Amino acid sequence: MGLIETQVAAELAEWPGFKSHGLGAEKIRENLVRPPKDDMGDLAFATFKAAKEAGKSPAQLALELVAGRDTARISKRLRKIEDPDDTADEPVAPPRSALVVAVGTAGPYVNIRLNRAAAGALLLTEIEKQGEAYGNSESGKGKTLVIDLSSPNIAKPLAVHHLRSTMIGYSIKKIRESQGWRVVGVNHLGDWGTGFGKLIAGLKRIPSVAALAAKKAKEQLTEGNFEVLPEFTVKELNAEYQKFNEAMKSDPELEASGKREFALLEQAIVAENTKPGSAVGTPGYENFYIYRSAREKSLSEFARVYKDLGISFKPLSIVAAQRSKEEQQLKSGTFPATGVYIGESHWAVVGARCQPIVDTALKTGVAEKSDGAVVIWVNGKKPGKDGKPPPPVILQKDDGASSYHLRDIASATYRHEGLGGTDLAYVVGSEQSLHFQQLFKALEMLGYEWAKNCTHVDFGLMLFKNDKGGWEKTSTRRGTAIMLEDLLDEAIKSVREIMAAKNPELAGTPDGEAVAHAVGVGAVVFNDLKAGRRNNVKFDWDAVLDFEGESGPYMLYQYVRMGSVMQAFSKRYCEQEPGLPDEASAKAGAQATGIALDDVAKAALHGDAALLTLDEEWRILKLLAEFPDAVAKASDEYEPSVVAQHLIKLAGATSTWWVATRDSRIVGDDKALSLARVRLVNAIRTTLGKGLTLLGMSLVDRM
RNA sequence: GCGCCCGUAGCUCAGUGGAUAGAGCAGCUGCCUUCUAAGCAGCCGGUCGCAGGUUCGAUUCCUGCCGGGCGCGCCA
Repeated sequence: MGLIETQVAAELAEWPGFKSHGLGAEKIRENLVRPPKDDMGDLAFATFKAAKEAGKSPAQLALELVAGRDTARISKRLRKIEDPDDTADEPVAPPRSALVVAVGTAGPYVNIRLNRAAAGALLLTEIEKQGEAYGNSESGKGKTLVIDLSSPNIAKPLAVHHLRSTMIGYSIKKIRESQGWRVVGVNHLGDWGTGFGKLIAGLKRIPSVAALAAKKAKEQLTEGNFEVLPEFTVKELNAEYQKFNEAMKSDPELEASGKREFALLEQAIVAENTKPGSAVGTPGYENFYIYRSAREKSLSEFARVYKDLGISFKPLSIVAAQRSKEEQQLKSGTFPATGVYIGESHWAVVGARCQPIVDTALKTGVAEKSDGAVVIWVNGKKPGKDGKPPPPVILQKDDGASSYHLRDIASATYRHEGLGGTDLAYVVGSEQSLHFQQLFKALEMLGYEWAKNCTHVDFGLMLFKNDKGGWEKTSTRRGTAIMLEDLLDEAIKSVREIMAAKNPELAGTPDGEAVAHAVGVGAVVFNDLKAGRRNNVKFDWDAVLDFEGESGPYMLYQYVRMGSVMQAFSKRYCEQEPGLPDEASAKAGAQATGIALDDVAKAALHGDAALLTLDEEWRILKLLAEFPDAVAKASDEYEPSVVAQHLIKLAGATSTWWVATRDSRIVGDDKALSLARVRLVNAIRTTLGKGLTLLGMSLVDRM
């Protein structure tokens, strides 16, 4: 309630009681709390701290603050303190003021009741002025957050657990942007490592693939001709990889072949990068073809799922000139996608950043050789009780290859220097917390002062019910992993079925399909974001597909209801009343899906907030007022669930109000009252819509 | 063994250094001639893991224990 609290504090500071105790507006604001029950008051001043400074009992101070000039009443009340049974505090008449209308004490609290009409008008005007910008702030102005999100591995399908990093990251991006931050999304694709050597070795065991790759490798790779794996889906690529791993167990030679194939791949890429065409015809170039094909295949499958979620990524070019153009787009916010793919391979291949980091670290003594590898002892070398020192960060393996730590360091310096990140965030599962703790420590030891602005935005695991009824991690091998795409499809299908029963006119139409998509995806997304990110997610089909209660569809349902009310208002009043825009009625016909709502919103500006006298309406107004605080908190804590939880309260209060007005209707016979209520409806719709958008959900006008 | 995260209603989760700890789901009872019942109201349900400490006040902060999860040098 930022807006209102500030004014209340200013008003209270003028009260004789507060003045004589030297309590200024700022101090008052700091100690304003929200009473646990609505009937206790709207706000309360907690006297504990002030009482300590004044050397008085909190309850006594509370009475003195409230007393005004009525000393006789004070002494009467002080006597009541002596007799705890007598708790009947009567309100004391306050000085006249705009917002504060009634004050009473309850022990150490000065409970404040607000002038609902004045507070309501103040707030509604603010929301109307801000519109979709309601909840925004400028607190991040001039700062840039580079956020690592989604980051799947190529040649593996997107499974449900990828939803977490993707949507938590996307929502944080939107929330931070609303607070004035410039945010660059980076999809740190897992597209490098010996695992891909194994994949290549495995695929080469298939004669047709080997033959096609050999043939292709004789010509220069161009955009159109890299396809050597046309018949493979990503799922099948992954199956080949699994098969190879299985075979490796009984044949150590296979493991060595994987390493060899990876080394060949690396050579070819580096050669190609140095001098295009120089690797053509080499065995490594065959690997490059296979690798490239698998990568493209993966990206196109990812794009399909990302599109369902309403997001997109584009790769960062490996061509320097093109790349710097893209970097400018990223910096200015004109990059034509949610984020940029900068895979790990980028740092192994393009990154001239890696080797200098190692060299400098060795020269300055930050790093040293250990067992042939270059390491940084980020947590010291002293052995613990187990006789082993805490694990160091490995920059370079004993065979000279870069480690993922080194590539992350290179990538981090790029995010700071190349992308202008003042702050870096990594939306990655909590199982990697040691890695990030080490990474940040290493950055600090390497002398990057911005290391303190790096945050691991960790989140809990996705767990699945096993045969014994317990919860365990997903396993692709055991087939317990659920494909993200399947989950979304299943949710959309369920929505379709429900819609056929509840809204048969809409179901099956093209509009209905779009709605089913938005509601189904929204259900999955909201389900993922509503709880604190650190909780493990116990994946349960029944819970995900339950569209009642605290669910995405419920949120959208309340949003849709608000639109329906505005439509109803348009039909009933706009077309008859000369004072209201009558073109609204024409647009608000049966087809309308929000087009006319802007006009209704304009009409609603004339509503009189003083007519919103119901407790249900007041509760909604207070929740609307608190919305910006929730967004700010969510931003500070990298915690979208703070927004989601607030929306749950707002949607619930809205639904309660809807039913409470069942008899008179929100749009009823009383035109002035209807108009006032539609004004509130419009504010709810604005706020709810804004919040859901911040969570990365799409809005619908019917469902 | 060490490190990080977690422990709140039968289940899934909110919550806060302060007033009588809240939702949803599940179970039971009611409520649709009306702007969508994907809804609303009510009942039932709690030793806030345990024990100390700090504080005027602790579910919240600190310490120790118990229970669960994850991780712990050349995979990423």
